[in-house]
Amino acid sequence: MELPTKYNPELTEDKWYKHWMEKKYFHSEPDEREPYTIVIPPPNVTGVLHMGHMLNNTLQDVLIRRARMQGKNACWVPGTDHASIATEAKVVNKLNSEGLSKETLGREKFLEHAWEWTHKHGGIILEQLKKLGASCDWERTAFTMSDSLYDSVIDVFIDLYEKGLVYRGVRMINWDPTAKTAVSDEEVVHKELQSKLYYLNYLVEGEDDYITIATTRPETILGDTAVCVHPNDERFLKFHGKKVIVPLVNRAVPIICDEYVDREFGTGALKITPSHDVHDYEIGLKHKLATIDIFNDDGTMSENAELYIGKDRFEVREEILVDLKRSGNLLKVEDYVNKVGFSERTDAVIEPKLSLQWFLKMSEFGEAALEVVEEGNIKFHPPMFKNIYRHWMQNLRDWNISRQLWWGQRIPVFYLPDGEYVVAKTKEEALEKAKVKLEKGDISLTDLKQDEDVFDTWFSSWLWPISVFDGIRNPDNEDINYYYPTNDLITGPDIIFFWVARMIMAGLEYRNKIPFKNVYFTGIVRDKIGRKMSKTLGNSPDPLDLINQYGADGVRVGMLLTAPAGNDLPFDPALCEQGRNFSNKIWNALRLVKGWEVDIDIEQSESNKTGINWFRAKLDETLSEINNHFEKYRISNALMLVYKLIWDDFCSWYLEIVKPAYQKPIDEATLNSTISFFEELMKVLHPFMPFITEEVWHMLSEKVDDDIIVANMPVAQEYDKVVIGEFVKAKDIIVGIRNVRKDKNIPQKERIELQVKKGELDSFSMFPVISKIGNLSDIVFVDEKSGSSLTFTVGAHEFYIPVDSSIDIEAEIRKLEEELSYTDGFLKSVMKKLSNSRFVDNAPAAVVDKERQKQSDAEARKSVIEKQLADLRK
RNA sequence: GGGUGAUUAGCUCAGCUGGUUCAGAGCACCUCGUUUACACCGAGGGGGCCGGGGGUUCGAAUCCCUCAUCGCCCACCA
Repeated sequence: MELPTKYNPELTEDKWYKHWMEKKYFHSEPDEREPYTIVIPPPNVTGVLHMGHMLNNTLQDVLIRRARMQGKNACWVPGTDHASIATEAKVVNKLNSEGLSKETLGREKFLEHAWEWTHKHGGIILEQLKKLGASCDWERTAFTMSDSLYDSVIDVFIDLYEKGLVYRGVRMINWDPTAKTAVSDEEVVHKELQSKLYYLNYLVEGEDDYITIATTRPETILGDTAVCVHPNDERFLKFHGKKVIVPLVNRAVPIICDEYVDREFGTGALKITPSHDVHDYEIGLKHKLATIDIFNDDGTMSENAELYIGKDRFEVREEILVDLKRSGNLLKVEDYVNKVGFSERTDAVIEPKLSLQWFLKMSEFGEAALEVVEEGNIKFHPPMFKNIYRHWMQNLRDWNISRQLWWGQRIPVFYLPDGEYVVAKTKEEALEKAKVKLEKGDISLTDLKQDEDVFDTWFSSWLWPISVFDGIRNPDNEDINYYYPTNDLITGPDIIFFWVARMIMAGLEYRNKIPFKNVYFTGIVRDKIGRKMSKTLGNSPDPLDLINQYGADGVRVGMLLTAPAGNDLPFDPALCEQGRNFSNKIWNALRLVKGWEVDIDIEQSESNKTGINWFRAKLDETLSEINNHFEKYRISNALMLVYKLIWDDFCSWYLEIVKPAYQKPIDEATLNSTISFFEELMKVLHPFMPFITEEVWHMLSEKVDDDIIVANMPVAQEYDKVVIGEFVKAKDIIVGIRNVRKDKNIPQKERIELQVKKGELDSFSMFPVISKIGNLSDIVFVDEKSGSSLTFTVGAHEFYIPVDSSIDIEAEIRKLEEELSYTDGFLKSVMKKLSNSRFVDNAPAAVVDKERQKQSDAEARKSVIEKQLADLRK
């Protein structure tokens, strides 16, 4: 059978993925084995795969496949998030483009469209994950809006309400005028902006005097209900108790005093707009000021503003400046840098706004959720994220969980005609509760009106590790008892508060157990020049294109190679190229081995035996190092070890040792060992590169249908450390031989003789290997160098290679002199240390001994070189 | 403004409790090579006063202080 010279992923990837699915390798049911569970961070249902997902899911797949091969009952639960605000925005856009609107359609119809959209675009991302090789248990695919998960959210809200942990109230919240909904504090991103500070004159009522205030938002003066100064500010003492006239609207508002005001900033006088500023709101409450909400939900001016009604707030900022200037109230304008909150989802400038919303009391959750992380029951990788987590946990603010949207779990609160409300799972239940509440019970279903709002998306995702196993509604079911707590969570640090922290809270509240044992925070995937990859910048490569180009295995390797936990990953397609090249290297090793003919009559050579002994030890050594890396979640280091084990140790050394001469057969024992090494390597690599390893593993030897590569992961055994040390020396000797060949232009084909000076190497086991790789005609032990030969030294040991051609004595001398001066310098530094009595007295004995050993080695080497030099100079 | 992490080869990073894993890895680069698995390859090779400055120590990339630059998180001085 002739194999192509290049590995072609297209011919294998879909084939094996289909095979895995048919064999149900990824499906898990509870059994007597140890479970190993990961729940996927659910991507937005209508999202498409981006590089961040690639990184994230590759890591999860590596962990889950490794656990599966280690004999654990591995279960990776996939699914999607309904992404309330993001999806609703998309559906609204689509409707608008068709000349429809949310309002005209009404809730029912709108939801039909939303579901239609979800069914049409939903789940694409999960199909894309299959291309990557993700070994999710697809039979368990979950969705936050499925009946079961929807119900779980409702149940949890009702429960929290009954525990007194949720409340409804008017608070200053973050309003997104584009999405026309409240958003939580975490959904606001602050950006630094170059803006202006405007100084405005307010006429003092009944006087010919002004108070000047400074503001960045002149349009909000229409909502001013006071001007505030510091009580001790002498400049304003004369105005205490008086009123000022708000420009343009000519409203008289009081001058109040509060120590909140910073006398140094601006003019020392602060305009107060209680409806549109958090601090102003608090001052307003304290001084019992009126509130005037001057904005509509879409950010245009409301009737309350009196002027510019219906115009957008930013348009009004321009206009009002013109008007203020005309009226003589605009004193001056300064450049000013400040931070402005933007909506994470829509990028609209957030409008602080007083609004009636539902809140979850967070203070009840913080302590326990912090403790499990502080005590290490949940470990963060890298641990630095503990600090960030702690800070947030210690400064918890109540969570605004209601959204003025339709796509999501509708809040199960029913309002009675008198404004009272009941919380109930269904309208029918609500009616019963309402009857009790009203005592007489003179009320019917039609009198009840359900809350129009839905829950924050994160109010459903915080239950994810529980709700995917239906552990909210059926807290004692087999799945949840078996799979929960999950093992590892792989996610980005950007959602540590949104999601990670809240899952921990929900886990403790509803299972009384942590939701996962480890959290691995990935880095953020950036482009080559360090920018975050984003759709708007267009700097994100399409993952599927990359897979087509380099193969899924190649892309996985590319993602993993330079992605230590928590570090940003500057993505460069060259990394995928490296992954693809690695695939090809493996493929060609397969071609080599497949091409060998066996002759059962051949004895196994000494060099083969030695090579096999060495590689067995090297493999076990590496396996134990890989374990070590996995324990510390150093996935990229683990991969690098496998990479080097295969490329360098197996291909460059082992295969070269056992490779038979051209068109010569190989002995049976060596072939068997080689195939079994190769198969073992494929298993070790399988979690990282599932497709090619499966393909190669199957081609290496006859497999019956039930043989699967996932059957077991090689376990590190005790290994022979001596043989590993000897091989290192053998490599040095081979490099010495190669250098001589190169210097003297002796082709690799030409066999040469190696003379070894008698002494410490008399029982060295590696000579057969050296002979094979060095293509030596003979190895002879000699007492002295004789005739025309070149010398090289390894450590303090001399080797001679007889050559026909004349030797460039001068060049040899120069080389030796360089070596001598290096050795000499090294020796001097060691001597210096050893002659320092404070070093000898204070340093541990082992360290001093090591230095003495260095000294004697260097002295031996020095004398060898000196002797060679003397010989040459004769 | 408050925290927090970094700064080691051209790039991305290792370097655990101070002393042979002490200056490393991968990629990139340079030279040579079309040798019968692989040019998506092989064999060699160059390259860093471990951000600057102090200190502790017999000994510092590693501990302490300080400065500089960068990053991240939190915080709405209008």
